[in-house]
Amino acid sequence: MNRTKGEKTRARILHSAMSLINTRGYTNTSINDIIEASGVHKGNLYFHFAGKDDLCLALLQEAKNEYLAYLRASIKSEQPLEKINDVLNAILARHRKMNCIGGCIFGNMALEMSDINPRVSAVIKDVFHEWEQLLAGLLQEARDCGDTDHELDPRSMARFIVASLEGGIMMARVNKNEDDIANSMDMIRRMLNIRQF
Amino acid sequence: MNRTKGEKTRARILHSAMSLINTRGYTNTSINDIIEASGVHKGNLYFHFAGKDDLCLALLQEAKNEYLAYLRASIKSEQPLEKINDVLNAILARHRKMNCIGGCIFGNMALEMSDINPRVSAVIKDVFHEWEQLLAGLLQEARDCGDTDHELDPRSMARFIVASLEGGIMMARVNKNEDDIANSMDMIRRMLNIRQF
DNA sequence: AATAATGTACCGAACGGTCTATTTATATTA
DNA sequence: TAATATAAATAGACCGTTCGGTACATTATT
Repeated sequence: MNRTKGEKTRARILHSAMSLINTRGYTNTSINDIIEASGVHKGNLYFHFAGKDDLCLALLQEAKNEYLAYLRASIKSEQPLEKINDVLNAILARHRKMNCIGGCIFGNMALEMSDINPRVSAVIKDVFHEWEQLLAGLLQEARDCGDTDHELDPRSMARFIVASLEGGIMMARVNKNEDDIANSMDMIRRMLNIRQF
Repeated sequence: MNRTKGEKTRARILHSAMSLINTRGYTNTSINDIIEASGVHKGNLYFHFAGKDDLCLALLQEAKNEYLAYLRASIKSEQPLEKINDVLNAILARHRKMNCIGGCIFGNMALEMSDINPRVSAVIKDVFHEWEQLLAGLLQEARDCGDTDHELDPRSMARFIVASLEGGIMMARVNKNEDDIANSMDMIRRMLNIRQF
């Protein structure tokens, strides 16, 4: 991967931009900030990307692919409820590594862009939808096994899990305390009767 | 209230700024935007506010007071669990009126500013904390009455409710569908055994 | 030789903010 | 109560900086 010199430069720009935008926000991150952080010169950046919006979209696409792959790769158990637990643990680990800085780039961009930039919000919508479907599939499995309450709709519960995780990530970022994420997860486990807390 | 001409102007500026910032975000809203929307001239705005940051802080303080007062005023039932239900209904009604535009200004600002502006994030932290305490008090009441599971910690549950509501509001804004808020509320009611859904 | 990639100077527009003249409201006092 | 002094409030031109973006020459790669 990243064979040519240009591809490496492109990746370097995306990586720097991602890091900056995740903590400072999109509008509050300037092209000059990205240039400085990545060590790339302006003309070079505009050779690889048509503009700031284009860069942002490319960044989100890559983040989306990486994130969903990460979640899927985290599933290692056999039983469906344990699979869900694997996903929760993977998410917590990811944010623990960041020390409550940056939070979730999709949630951040969602609130910054969803009433402004339709192309961006379409990608965000996609990420949340696929994340939700991943969980809904596992919840359906669990229900079929009789591991969860039969009256609990897998799709509704999956929606709720994504929402309360995003909320927990938001609170953790505000309070600078990862316990907010853990608390959401504990409550989700409680609802699903997942022992481990 | 708003006796003098100056106070009216100040309020008008705050109102316009609030509306703009809530939908476009803080950084993406310019002083000129606010001037244009409020019909006030630049020198006039800078007579009432020291700068953009100061305006933002004043705006958040007012939004905080208004929001908490709104939540407290929404409680009309007698039983603690029904009081919680009152609060949920009030929140849903508020967002329904906005047609999924803007979302929650505290959540928005939280994700835009919490790693950048400590003074802003202190106010946000405060709002969420007071909101949480309001719910925690009601949950404690409910527990004392034996209306909820005795093993359910009121503070943890309150934190979880706030987080999952904020997450639901985020999802509703992205998906342009208020069902995401309602779904979070249904799940919360489910956890608390509140009939009405 | 041709194309991919990079370096730098430069641009107009928009940014937050300042300055000062002017108008409007309020308090004082003859 | 009418005139006046004082402060509150408003208008709008102006400023330096930063913004996203462009032009174009130069250097690497194939």
